[in-house]
Amino acid sequence: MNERKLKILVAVVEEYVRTGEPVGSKTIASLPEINVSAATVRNDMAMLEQLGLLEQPHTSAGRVPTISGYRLYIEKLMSPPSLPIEEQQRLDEMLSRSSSGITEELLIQNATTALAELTKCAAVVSDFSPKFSVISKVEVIPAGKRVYVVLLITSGGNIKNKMCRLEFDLTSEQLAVFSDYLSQHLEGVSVADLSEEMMENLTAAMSAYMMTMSPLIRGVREISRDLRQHALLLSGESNLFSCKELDKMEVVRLIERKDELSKLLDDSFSGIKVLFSDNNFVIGNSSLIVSKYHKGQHSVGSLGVIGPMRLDYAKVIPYIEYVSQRITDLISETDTIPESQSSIFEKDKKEGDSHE
Amino acid sequence: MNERKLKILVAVVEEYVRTGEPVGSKTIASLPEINVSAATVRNDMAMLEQLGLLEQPHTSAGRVPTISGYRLYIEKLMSPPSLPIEEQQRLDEMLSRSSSGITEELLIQNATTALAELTKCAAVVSDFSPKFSVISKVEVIPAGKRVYVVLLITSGGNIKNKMCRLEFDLTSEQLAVFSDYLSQHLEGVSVADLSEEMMENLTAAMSAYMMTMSPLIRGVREISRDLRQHALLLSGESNLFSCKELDKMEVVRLIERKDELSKLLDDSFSGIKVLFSDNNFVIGNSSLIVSKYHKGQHSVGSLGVIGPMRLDYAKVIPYIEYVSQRITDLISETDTIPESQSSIFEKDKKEGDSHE
DNA sequence: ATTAGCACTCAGGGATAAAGAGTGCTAACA
DNA sequence: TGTTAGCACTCTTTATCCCTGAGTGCTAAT
Repeated sequence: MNERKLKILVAVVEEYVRTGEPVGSKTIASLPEINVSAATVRNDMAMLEQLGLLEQPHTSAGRVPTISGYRLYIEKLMSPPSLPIEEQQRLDEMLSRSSSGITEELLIQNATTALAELTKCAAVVSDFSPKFSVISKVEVIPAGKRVYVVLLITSGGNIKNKMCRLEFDLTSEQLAVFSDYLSQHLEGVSVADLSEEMMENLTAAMSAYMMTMSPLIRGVREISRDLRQHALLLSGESNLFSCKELDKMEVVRLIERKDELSKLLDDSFSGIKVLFSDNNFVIGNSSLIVSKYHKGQHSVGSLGVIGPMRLDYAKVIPYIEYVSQRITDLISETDTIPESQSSIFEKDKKEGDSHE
Repeated sequence: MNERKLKILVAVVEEYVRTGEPVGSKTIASLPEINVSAATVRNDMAMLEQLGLLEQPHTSAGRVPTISGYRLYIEKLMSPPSLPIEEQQRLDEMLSRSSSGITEELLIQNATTALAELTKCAAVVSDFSPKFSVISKVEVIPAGKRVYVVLLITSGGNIKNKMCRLEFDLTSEQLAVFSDYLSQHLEGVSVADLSEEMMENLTAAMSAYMMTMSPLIRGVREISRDLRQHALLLSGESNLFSCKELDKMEVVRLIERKDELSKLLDDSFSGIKVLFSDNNFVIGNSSLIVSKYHKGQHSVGSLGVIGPMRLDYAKVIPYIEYVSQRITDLISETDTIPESQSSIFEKDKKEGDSHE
């Protein structure tokens, strides 16, 4: 496997990514970095085809990279990914964009839209960071006759609420008992540790007031379920429709069944992972590039991009790397202890200032 | 304009809706309700074409209804819409479906998904009912060091919250003052009456603590803005992709810019309104059918369906009429005074039981 | 007023042919 | 031995032609 052949592979990949047309020997030979004739290129390409790195859509067409071709290119050949500082700043600004203070939730959301916009692909984020945060506050608030709101706040800045309608009004004593129980038993507990068992205990503890309270308990149970299941955000889906190599129907299917993505995103892995449509992925001719982000030691989510297989990886991968790194930085400063949680905001403010 | 011609127009519309193919004179003549020969039908169809009610995609094809053709059919000719009781019950059940108690918000949401599912179109609801409800509760909840949550609950069951990060912690006195002020000045106020002026007053009243409190005040201001702007729900978008007569790109554009729908939906009108792509609407070959729903005297939202122009109006319109009527009934029972707000729930429960 | 008959029009679907792009192979060359 | 020029060959793409069938409009007869 010689030097020149690899150079030709790189040229084919990049040319194909650029034009979308199968690329022929003549085109390659005319590139400045290739100093041999078309015939030689042809010989080498035939070789690369035998190795399964290139293929021809039909006999008399140029070559197109195969999945293995892309893999080799991405892993070994392409110029090492890096993101120019201006782009970094632009991204920073997009990430921290928000009307009021930034929360983790908002951060994640900004990340999806930013990735989608910059890469012109669909961006996806699977966030299970709430699982790793701690319940910092539980409140039960009367909100009208026989109406109560259960409110639960986590250290990560998630706020969940549920309105519950009761058959009878609670006495202030009942309210206090319930409220206290929740505070004592839930506050400080990690969301990951919320268990059905705790809910059973709650039910048992309140058994005396069961008649009146069951909607409230159901509310708490639902909220805790909501918290434990991770959010899956998808954005920029429409970019996929402008992609002629992707099947529209398959794209629709993907959008309808986002949840199928979860499996792929939640796999444990490290660094950047690139999936192709070969065995794993839903849409033909597409690729999924994901990276985990972390909070302290834990990997708490993955984020990435779905696009056509014919994608400018050298450009897209740095974006993903940078965003995942940046999110890791930002949310890791927030300890899981609520006390220090304003640090995201402060960090963010400082950085924001320095950019202007 | 004779009787028979209208009958032929009806037949063309219904046949075209059924098959999607331009319909010819022979097909029409063979229908049991038409007792004349194909030649006669041809003459009549030529007439109808001159009147602008039918048109031919090309010279040697059958006829297709024009927009005016559809209009006439819908307004004057089609069999008067009505919904069989089983369907009514099915809809009732879909509307009241919820894990815990039903709120107006949930009701609206159920309405969109139900309409989308039953009509196999995209369903859209523009809800500005929050504007017509009353703020029933405002709370400021400490949620960690220098972190507070502003919580606002309306009589309609909307709950909004915002997390605010402060530069300093509030003293319990400051918290009490702020909290009391909000309760006294906002609770009982109709959302429609929330004004920038009130926010200015709030700012003025808190001027002593401005340094610390400004994020909180900003939070309140944002929440009140959120409440006043209506929600636009879209559901079943994917149904539009399966529609071969609609352009996928246009559908994508619609989904990306939902807000453009607002203008169309928020126009004041009464009864059922059917818009076609002629002058008003975004997508080619599509139609938008909407109806207002009310809360007491006020019209508080519109709901409807977006589908291909080739749509079984006689089937879809009754769904929309029924849903808008039903929603009107359900939310009108809820007075704008929080005291009586559980009535939706009770009504709902009763009805739910009687169906089973 | 209705109908049967007929000539006419036009989209859709092969079939065929020419054009163009790219290959593989062979033979010549450094 | 690696590289190159030349050439025949393959195969897609595009255009063209032709045929078929569906449906029409018109005319003349009922």
